[in-house]
Amino acid sequence: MVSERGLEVLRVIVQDYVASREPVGSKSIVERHAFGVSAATIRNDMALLEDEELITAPHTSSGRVPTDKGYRVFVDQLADLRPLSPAQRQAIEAFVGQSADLDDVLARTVRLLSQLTHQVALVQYPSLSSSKVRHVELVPLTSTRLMTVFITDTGRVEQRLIDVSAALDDAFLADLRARLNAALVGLGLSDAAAKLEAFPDQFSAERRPLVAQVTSTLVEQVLANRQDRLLMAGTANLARTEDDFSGSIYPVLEAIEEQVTLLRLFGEMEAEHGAPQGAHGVAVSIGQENADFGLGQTSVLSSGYTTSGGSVARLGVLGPTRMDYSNNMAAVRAVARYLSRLLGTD
Amino acid sequence: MVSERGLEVLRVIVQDYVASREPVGSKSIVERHAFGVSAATIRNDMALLEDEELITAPHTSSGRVPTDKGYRVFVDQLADLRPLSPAQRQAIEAFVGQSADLDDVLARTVRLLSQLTHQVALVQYPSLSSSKVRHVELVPLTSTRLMTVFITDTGRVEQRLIDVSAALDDAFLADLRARLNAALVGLGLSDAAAKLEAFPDQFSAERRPLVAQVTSTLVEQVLANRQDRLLMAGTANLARTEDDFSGSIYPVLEAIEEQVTLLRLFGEMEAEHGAPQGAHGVAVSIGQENADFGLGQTSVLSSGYTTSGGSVARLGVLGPTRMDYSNNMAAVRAVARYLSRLLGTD
DNA sequence: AATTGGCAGTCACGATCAGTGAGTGCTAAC
DNA sequence: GTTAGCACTCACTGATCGTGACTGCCAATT
Repeated sequence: MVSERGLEVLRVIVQDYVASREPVGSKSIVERHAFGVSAATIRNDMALLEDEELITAPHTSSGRVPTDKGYRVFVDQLADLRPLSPAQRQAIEAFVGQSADLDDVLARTVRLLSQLTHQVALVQYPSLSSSKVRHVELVPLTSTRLMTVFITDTGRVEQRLIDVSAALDDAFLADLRARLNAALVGLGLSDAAAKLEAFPDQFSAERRPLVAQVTSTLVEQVLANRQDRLLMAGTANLARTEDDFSGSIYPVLEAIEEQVTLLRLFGEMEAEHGAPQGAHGVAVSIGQENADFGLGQTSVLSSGYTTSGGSVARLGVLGPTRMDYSNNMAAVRAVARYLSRLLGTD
Repeated sequence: MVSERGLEVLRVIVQDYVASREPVGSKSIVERHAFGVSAATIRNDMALLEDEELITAPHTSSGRVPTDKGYRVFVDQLADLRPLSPAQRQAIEAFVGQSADLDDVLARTVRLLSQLTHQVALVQYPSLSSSKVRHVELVPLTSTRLMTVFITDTGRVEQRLIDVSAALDDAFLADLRARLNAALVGLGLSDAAAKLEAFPDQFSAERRPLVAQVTSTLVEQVLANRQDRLLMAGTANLARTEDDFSGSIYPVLEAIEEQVTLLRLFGEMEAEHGAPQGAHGVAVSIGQENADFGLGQTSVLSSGYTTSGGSVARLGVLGPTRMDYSNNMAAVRAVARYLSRLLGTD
């Protein structure tokens, strides 16, 4: 059983190791922290911690380093959410955007988060599900190529290109556009999709294939989920913290370029760690817990944010397990809240 | 003066060095290539090449390595555009997209290029200048927040968020939307911008501030240049080729995350090297030629591509100076041509 | 029972050093 | 212009050896 003081020792080991990047020994602990006991006593506590596999020794005679399990205990029980520094607060405030589109807001958010944490930052696009159809537009690009644009009342805009088999005819297109808008505008998304299924039936057999092509594309757009996109910034920070990765950073860079992987990871974090860390709303996934994703040497912090459309998406940071959890959790939480406010109904 | 054979020696030095990553010596040259002369003769040629600063020796007694100047001569005079391998051709063909929007096409293109070259790939968004207004849409998100959507007949879609001071009124919005479309649809972009300037005058003094807010946003959108965005893929390849960078790859990763920098670099390449390398349409910028951009240890290859809108944008790759120019130039050219065909009027 | 001082033992790390080998530059001969 | 030969340079490797920062354990102390 690890004593009260033992946990305190774990805390300072994590803190010092994160700060110095060097294994921390019993002597340096008593020097730097006022425990009021001798190094030998600390050594006894450390032996306990090692039995519990919360810390480990890189080699027989050297300081100790936290294990993944140790970080986990630190995050769950010991980390105080260090309040952001005034400079950090200011960075968030200064970020207040002029009017700009969603793409810009998210792009700036991801950069902000990366600067606050000095890690790789991730922001998932929100999906707006409870929205209604606002407008449908058909744009002929060439004689056989058509662009469809689909706009919802929550501001989602989807565009698609179609190569049509038959040549396009302007008058017919105008008619089709009018009929589509008449039929769809104001409908909820699932209703709109249902209505589109039967839509081609009202046309002559001759026109029907073309119309069917358009409507099936529109169905895709209606149901399309922008949530499968995410933004990333600060990959350079991985190189900066290169020494924290045993081999090369190549596999890590490779893994994070696979957006699907990260989206799955976000999904799992929502499911698994959503509630436990829910106290402050930041989920943490550490080291080997991410092994399935090729990210066994990294930790990921994430938090949900909401938009006026009522949708929930995630944002977070990714970095070496040896990272400043206190600061980064606070930053992720602050940015998520800020973004919720910015995109929310206020 | 460097002899004919001297240049041939330079060629094999570049080729062997790129392949082996090791300084190449006179002996290994005569072993691997049928020059029909002895190593001593090659050594004489190499001494000449060194006088011309085309190659250099990492240390007194070791093989030679090409200088930036040497790569330049290689690219300008010696590189044959090695035809793509069947597998590479196939990768491009397999890439033929189903109907999908511009974002998807470019995202897939950038990944393709990165896989073909094993380098960082870059694709600049096209700007569509000779297009006409197709449709304007106003979407109220909350009582004081409005989204404007702007669509051209070439398929560009721009969206912006505005916080309006006065509360929004649906009937008025519908009227405003109708009037805007009536006034603008069919106009060229500069004409539309001009017309928007005077547009608020037709409204009552009470309404005018709100309308002015909307029109000024629309003017921005009309003139907005999507060319200031670019996509990137394959940053992991930098880590893979890490040894080719003297220090860390951190400054390189940092530089390429600054999109503005890369866009300026693309701009300069268009201006300076467009014509000279124009023979095959691929501009090459080597090592110290990029020092201004913090990319003194990297080379950048780029080529323009065109869209049906008549606009020209660039795509290319970035990697260590020690890269396979022959293959990469061919890949950049092939992908640029392919993309032009895909987005062009055919 | 918890804490402490002391001491032997471990082991990474850095410095030093000699041997090795790839590769050059030069010169004299062809 | 080309070649063979030879002396010379210099990075790299591996071995050896201190050094120092630790721990682990034990017996003494509170």
